Amino acid sequence: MLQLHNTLTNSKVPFTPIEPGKIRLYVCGMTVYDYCHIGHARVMVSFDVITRYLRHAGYEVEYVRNITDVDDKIIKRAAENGEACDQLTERFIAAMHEDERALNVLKPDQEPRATAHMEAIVDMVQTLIDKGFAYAASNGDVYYRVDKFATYGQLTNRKLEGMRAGARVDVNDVKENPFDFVLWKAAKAGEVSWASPWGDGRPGWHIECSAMTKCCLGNHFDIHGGGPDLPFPHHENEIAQSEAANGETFVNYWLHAGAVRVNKEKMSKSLGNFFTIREVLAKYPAEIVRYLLTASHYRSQIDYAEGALVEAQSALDRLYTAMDQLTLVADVSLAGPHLERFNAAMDDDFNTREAIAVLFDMAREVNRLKRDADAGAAKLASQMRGLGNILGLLEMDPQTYLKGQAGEGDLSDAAIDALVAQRNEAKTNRDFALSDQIRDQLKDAGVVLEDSKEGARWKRES
RNA sequence: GGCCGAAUGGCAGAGUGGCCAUGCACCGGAUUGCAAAUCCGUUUACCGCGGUUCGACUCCGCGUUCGGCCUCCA
Repeated sequence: MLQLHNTLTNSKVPFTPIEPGKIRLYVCGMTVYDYCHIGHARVMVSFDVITRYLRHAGYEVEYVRNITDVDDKIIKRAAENGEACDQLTERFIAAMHEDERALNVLKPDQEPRATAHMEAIVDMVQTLIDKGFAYAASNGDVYYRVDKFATYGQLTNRKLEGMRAGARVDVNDVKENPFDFVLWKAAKAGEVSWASPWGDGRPGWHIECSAMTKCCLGNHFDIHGGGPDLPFPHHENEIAQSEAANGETFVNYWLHAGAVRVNKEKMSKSLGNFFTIREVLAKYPAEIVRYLLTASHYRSQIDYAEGALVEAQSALDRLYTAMDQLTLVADVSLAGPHLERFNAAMDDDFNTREAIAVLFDMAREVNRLKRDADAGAAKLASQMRGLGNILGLLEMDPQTYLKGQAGEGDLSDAAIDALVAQRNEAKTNRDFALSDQIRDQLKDAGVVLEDSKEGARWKRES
């Protein structure tokens, strides 16, 4: 029985799909004006794991993640660069796709772009005006009338009266209520714009998602996800827009990922502790980053620090070492007590940490079987890999993983093999002084040796 | 100020009303020419104060501390 934490009720609840066996899932994607950072990576990986697991559990999942490709920041950045908006966004969309592939994040089934849904957006704004939930202001903007939507604040348990006191919103005299938010922004001279009944302009951020969810998934769908900073106001506003315009329940379950901090501080550009995915991937193999993000529960806050990556690497090394030197079979049945534990963990609001603990228990068992030269080792290791694959992990060949990539200035595989051969000869001659000298030399070069009956193996340590 | 979440062993991080989390690190043993890897074993814990209970880290209340959101933000 799948249970998940619903932000709407702020509790863990049993999951029931609208249509048996099918799940329609929408996740708020990126605004593409810069490279994705480690916080984006968390959302990508979290919902990738969730989607993979739901499919493993037998659901047919329609996964939609949008791209916001028109927005103030994009316009500003493009102007600074002296390039066209679409040129800028194409560049960063391509970069985002590269980052995703590196992190082994599967492509969403649909990746709608705001600029490709202008008609739907304008239609929805018009509907909201027609129904009295929106109004065109004197400056050409169109605003949502929050006072008209009785349950505004339901997702984050806020009341408009309570918020007025410490409001940090712009005082803007064209709005009826300071919390009214913009649906359509009148264009300033020279900005990209689209024609509308209220004049040339562009959509507000919130309406894009309401329009795209409607296009891709319909008025009412199962799960809506996003990052930790989206419940208010973004998702609150989506609910207000979609339910007012469509006249029916918008979403059954709201899932939100936890925040990523950096060295115990909030990640922000002003603190200069902002890490892009590509910066991290330049220093660490992508699977280690994915492991780090998967080894914590998706809702928990995590701290990104160098030490955490080093530890993630040690942990992942252990799993790959267990699989090493075995002939793994691809089509092994996963059925058994480990799968049951794994599924039970994942059914409990996607408890990946507990699921990974199952993998480590399997690794210990595999190592025992290997020690006893038991033929069951390969089968169990294959099952372990199969479970890891459900999380998008353990997809590499163990030797390829352990040997790693030669970085700049590192010894090549061939050079290492030559030294290892030289050492083997020294060992055979019981020339341990030379043998140890070569081993030390390799260690200094970041290569660790492991002797075994079958000969010496090596791996790179970053 | 409002809403929400968290406080677990050296670190990271799950979980449960009474019994092993798991990983990293540490210590002892096995194995090894010595290592590495691996196995076996030991040690270290549940923020404070009340309450419920035969029994609470686990439930309830209060307090303290920390964090997220309340403005664009994953």
